[in-house]
Amino acid sequence: MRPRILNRAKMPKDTVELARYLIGKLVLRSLPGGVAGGRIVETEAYDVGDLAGHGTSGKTSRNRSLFLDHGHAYVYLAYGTSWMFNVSSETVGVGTGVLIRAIEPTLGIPLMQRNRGSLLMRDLARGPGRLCAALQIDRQLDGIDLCQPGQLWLASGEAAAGGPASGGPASGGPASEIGVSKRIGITRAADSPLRFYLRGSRFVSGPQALNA
DNA sequence: TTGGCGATTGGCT
DNA sequence: GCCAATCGCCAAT
Repeated sequence: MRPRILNRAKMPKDTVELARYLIGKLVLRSLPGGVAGGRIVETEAYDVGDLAGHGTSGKTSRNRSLFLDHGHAYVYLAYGTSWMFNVSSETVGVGTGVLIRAIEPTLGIPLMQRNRGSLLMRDLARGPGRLCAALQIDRQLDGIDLCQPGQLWLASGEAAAGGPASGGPASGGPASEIGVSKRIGITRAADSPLRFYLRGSRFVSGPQALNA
């Protein structure tokens, strides 16, 4: 099955629903050297009223993309070193989104290896900053429509020829194989169960205790 | 205008 | 496991 771009009308607006929905979907990036990307294996929801959410205290020049209709990219720099890629959620004017924390690389692997300066499959896109480095996601892509063909978009279906990629026991598993935990690396609202991951995937980030 | 701090990562102990 | 790197937001001066 060829990758099929996600339809905004069929994509959940609700932040938590979207975070679950995106597990197993594809992130695809068009680069001069070809198309790279893979299957989303880990997300975090930053919901309405969320004390850890960037949009919760109002729209600013940094976070304005979070206030776009669901399915747009919000990209920002964390710690001065790592880019973070989010999918906006809810309707226009609501500053919420879903952080994409890890993908299982399936397409354009040599490209991603070059971008990361590493050959290790497991480390190519495990963690939000690594993911962005692998796919060359930075401020240039902030605000773009992810439901439209272009430089970066979301899709469903198998990413590469040859069937399901090897991601561990749960690779290609059903929705019931989505695990839930608290979010990683935040101090406010630190205990809310808003992180979702593909159970059993070796491409998921975070400590083992959160990936049971 | 300044200073504290963050949705991280990689290198070193 | 600890910590520096490195940048820009944002609240306080």
